[in-house]
Amino acid sequence: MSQQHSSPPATVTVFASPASWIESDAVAQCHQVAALDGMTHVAAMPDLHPGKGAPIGAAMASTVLYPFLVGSDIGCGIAVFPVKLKRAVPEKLAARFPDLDRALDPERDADDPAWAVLKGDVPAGHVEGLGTVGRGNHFVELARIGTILDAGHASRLGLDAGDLVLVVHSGSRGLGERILRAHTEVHGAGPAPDPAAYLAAHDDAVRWGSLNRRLLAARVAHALGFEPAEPIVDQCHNLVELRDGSYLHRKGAAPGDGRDVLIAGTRGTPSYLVAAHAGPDAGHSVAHGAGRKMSRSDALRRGRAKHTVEELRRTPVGSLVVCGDRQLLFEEAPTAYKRIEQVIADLVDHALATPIATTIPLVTYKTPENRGKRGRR
DNA sequence: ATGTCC
Repeated sequence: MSQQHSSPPATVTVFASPASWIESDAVAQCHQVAALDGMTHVAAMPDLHPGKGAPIGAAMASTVLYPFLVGSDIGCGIAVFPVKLKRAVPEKLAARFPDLDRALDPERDADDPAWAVLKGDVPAGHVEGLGTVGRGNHFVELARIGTILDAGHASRLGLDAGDLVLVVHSGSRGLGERILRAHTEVHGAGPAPDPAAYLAAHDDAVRWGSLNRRLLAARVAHALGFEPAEPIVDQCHNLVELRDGSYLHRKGAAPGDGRDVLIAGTRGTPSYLVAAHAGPDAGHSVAHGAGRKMSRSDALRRGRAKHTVEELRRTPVGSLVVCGDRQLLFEEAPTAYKRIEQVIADLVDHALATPIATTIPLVTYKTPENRGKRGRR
């Protein structure tokens, strides 16, 4: 690929210890991005892994806006909601999760109580797929607060050890995909010629993603019998923001400037709620999760030899995984991801974040049971 | 990641 450079290559900083496994392909992708016209800095998080064209787990600053650096799931993020339930028996609750592959239809489902979280209009008027979780690494998880690591901060968030929370990881479904495709069809991996126009569509997708997480939480709340509530945290890890006169693209990197972030572990290990305090070298960002250690195809191949479906559905922490798609179950096996403890340790060592508490999965919902990967409806 | 390529 030939490229005219009007600026020197950007700096690349990887925020990971030598003990952390970072795929060389992913670092190479960071340097490819750094060589793009206008790039000023690339900050790679400890959960860095190769993506399609651009690395996942990075904050990338540039004088020009590159839509492909955000990717198709614009607005994807993780929200945490408080849950008040008297008893939480995983087997019973797993059976009560609603079908989150089935979209909420404004007309057919007009009287669904989940709509109460909708204030105003649906962003971009995009009602397709509303209230659905999606696939890949997305999930809705009922979890218990495990270890409190910062008592003062946890208390300010209203959290005690043993409390229940709902963790929702989902994005903008077809809307973000449509926005990137509209750009790519004309400009490929080139910059947005009209950044304001892209940003207007992008901002709709970010709002849509956040609304979707609230709708998902409300659907689950009504099905499981607890009161829907405002999220304790809700951070989007695929977005671009105008900051200090340049475009800060985040792809699998959460805003880390004075905000609380849930950094997802895996479907079978704890996650970490952290107070993020990342500076400009880190692209004002922190990691968004454990990060893949294996490609999906490797995870499927190696997982089939290593795991039974039963041990992936009942995890080492005693949680249940609701996932009628066996292939997805293997692709998302905890062993396909890096150790979340190492990711968190790297953030702490680089003074990017301070852990507040862990969340321990009870029930992780991926996709309905008793349905093939090509489920109908 | 995705109403994606059957």
